Amino acid sequence: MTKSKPSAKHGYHKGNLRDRLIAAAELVLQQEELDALSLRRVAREVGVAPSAIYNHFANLDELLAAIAAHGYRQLEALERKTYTSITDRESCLRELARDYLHFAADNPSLYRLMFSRAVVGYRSLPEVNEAGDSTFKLSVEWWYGEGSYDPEKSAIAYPYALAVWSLCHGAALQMLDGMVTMGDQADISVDALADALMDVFLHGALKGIAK
Amino acid sequence: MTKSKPSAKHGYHKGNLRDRLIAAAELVLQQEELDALSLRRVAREVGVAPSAIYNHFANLDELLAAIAAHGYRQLEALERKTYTSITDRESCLRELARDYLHFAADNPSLYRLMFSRAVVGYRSLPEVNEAGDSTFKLSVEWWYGEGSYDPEKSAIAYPYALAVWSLCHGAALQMLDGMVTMGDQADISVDALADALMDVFLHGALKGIAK
DNA sequence: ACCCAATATGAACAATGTTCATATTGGCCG
DNA sequence: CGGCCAATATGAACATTGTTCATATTGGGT
Repeated sequence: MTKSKPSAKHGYHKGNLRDRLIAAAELVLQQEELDALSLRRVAREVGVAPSAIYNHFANLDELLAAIAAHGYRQLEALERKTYTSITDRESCLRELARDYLHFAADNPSLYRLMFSRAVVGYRSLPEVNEAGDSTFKLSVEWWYGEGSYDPEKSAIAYPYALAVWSLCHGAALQMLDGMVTMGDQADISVDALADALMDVFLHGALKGIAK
Repeated sequence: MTKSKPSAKHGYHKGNLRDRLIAAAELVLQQEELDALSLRRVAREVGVAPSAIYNHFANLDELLAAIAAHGYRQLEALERKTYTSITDRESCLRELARDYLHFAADNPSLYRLMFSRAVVGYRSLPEVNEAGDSTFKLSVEWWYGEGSYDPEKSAIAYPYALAVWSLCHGAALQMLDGMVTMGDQADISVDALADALMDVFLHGALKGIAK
């Protein structure tokens, strides 16, 4: 039979628990801080015993990794859409930065999880290895140009890719931590922040150094 | 009597426990990962009951904040030294970036703690508020120029300060997470990384965009 | 129709942060 | 010099966390 109705009452085999766990976790992340997410909390949310999770994930880190991987794919899809739709290189780069900061602003807890120590570094799931670098790979690819991979240009493009990505990541974290006040005005829109950063990034800071 | 010998045997009043707790915590951070640091671990390290800590800190977050504040002051001193010793603006900026990344590379766990959620955001200790922004304040001050604060230049300088700091912070995290491979070569020196980033930052990325 | 592998349970364990009643002690006031 | 109090340290307790394991249930394939 097709397992089309896994939502029945409460039994032992409740359908694919894996996806439901991830979905529940994402819901928690949307509404609360990252530290509200715990293995037992997710189990509670789904209405299942904590130990049941271990039938689908080796441990908590793997669950977190799976959630993060989903986040990476979302972000990557977002970026790729802009990447393929805007032809003007500079406009595209600016829009990519806006996309990135918007993603972080809209999903603060998820963003924090994606770059938490539990997910990054512990290369438990190959799924995360692939999805995790997606954004950065996209960035490198962007700088390489539309052509195929060229080792000659690689050494030139890589620093650019590393720099934008570091810039955006650092700015995203500062933004989430409420550290961006942009001088006097207490608040600043995400777009304005992205634009200001990209202005500096594109034109360089040498002019700002002029004594 | 002077309490010059607090190291005696084991008694109730063992000298100023506060400083010894912080020192012990810093030692743990120097040798292990951030998640190895716990309230009970620090108590164990000092040879004291866990609850004794609550005579000196309201809770774990305050202990972490105090440790982080110490780290902030170290970093700030490091930066200020370069800040005041190198007159050439561009050379100074490059050296500041190197200093920053070296601090992160030399104290990975402490650096992670300093920018962890437990420390940033929870503005429990005013000590952290002051020390925490020191590096960034220093950066803003640097861009303002040596003169006194000028609101007119503020709006111009702030984006630069925000950008360098975001860039360095993002790069530091990526470095600590082993995400910096600089193209083909697996490893790259901290100095080389800093220089590469500052090249892009100083001269701008527009030239890298040329199709 | 049966059986087994997959899945879910519940009780247990260690470790964590925190609280509280209790015990000790150093320094101050008489 | 003696006594007392506030500061400090203890140890036992509690709730919560991740994890393990023996046990129970069940759905799909032969």
